[in-house]
Amino acid sequence: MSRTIRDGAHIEVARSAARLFLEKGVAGTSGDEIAETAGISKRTLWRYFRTKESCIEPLFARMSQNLAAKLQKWPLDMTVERFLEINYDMSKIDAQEIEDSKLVVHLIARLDEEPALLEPWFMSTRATEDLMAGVIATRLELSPSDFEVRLCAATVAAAMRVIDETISRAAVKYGQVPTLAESNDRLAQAIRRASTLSFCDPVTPRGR
Amino acid sequence: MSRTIRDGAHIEVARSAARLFLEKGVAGTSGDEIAETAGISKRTLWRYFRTKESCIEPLFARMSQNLAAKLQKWPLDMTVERFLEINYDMSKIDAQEIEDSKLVVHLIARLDEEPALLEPWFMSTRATEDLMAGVIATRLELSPSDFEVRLCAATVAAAMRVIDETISRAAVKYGQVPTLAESNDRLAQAIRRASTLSFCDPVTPRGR
DNA sequence: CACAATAATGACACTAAGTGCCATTATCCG
DNA sequence: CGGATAATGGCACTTAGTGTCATTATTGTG
Repeated sequence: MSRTIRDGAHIEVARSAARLFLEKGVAGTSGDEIAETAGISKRTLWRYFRTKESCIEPLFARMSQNLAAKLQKWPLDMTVERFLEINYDMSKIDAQEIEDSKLVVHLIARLDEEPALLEPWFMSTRATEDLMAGVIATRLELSPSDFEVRLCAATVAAAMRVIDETISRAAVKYGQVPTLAESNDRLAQAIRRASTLSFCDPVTPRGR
Repeated sequence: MSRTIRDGAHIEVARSAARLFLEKGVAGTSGDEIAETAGISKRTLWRYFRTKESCIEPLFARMSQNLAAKLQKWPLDMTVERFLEINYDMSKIDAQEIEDSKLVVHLIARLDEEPALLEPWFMSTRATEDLMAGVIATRLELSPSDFEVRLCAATVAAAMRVIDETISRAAVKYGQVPTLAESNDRLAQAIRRASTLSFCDPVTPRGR
């Protein structure tokens, strides 16, 4: 593993860190421990990550990237509701991904008791915001740095965050695991209501 | 200064920290330096704040608190636009507060080059979110922990954050300082468009 | 005013997070 | 194979942050 194949190594470490954080708390987990559990040296750990907390970021990032991969295929002539419906059904095939999702859900559910997890979570929301800016810009033929686009991306990302937090907490703390259809509904509805620009409905390329 | 009068001490330290961060960068500023500049011992500094970065939080908190103080006086039968209009005009009298605002604006404008400032800034947004949840809950006679209220608070807080970032950056980096009326307009408009519940218009107490 | 109770601070030693530096090892490409 | 380069590990070192205890300031009460 070297040259450029380091990408896989990072998320491995993130899984170790997440399990340790969930089991013993962030404060109760040392950097040395994370390194040891992940099978790398201390020095390499600190080359991979700037802080102990940021070790779990690749897990959040993976969720963002999954979302991004899907959203890039969102046809211009389709509503959010329909898009989420047909997309979330078929895609979850990878066992590893399910395992990662579980870790993420548990991490999010602990945000209250573990304020140290807030920073990586907010960083992830920020990434989602950038991502949504790209999607919105594409659909409406605007620039991703346009003020209106940024505003809309921020409100939508915030709504998605609240949905994630609500569902994760309900699942972990009260055992209320929603069906895929229910989650999709909630997410789509929240996104639609949160948007300050109408990118959720079919858009017609204005050019040519 | 003791017993419970510590509140003033914290923001004094925050001002010192902010100036140092702006002058030499976060990485270039040590905890010892902050303590020395603020005239307190290292040990007391770490009792006041958990991390170096969080030293500036009281400055952000002060802005939130100002806003809170105003919003609590928002009459039920008034629109946001009108409320912001009559409120932001008269209130800015304190010289210290103006000085603090300047520091905050400069800090926000540096978010791109100083990612270490993101955490306290996000924490502040989180505080604003809680604050708005309270305001919205009051106006609509709902619980601040109600899902719909949380969602709306999150989108509104996100919009306010984008406005703050946009205005601060424009002011510091491009010298575009808007008038109070312009800022108010932008803020009110963003809040209104971001809200998923209609708390911006006059609400009628439903009881009795 | 004096005195007890308690909160705030400082001094100092200590743990752990994170970096700099250099030697070693793995990988890629010709 | 062999040289260039990227990744890693080991170790010393800096600095962020904590635990402990003695000292000082503050408040309330008789």
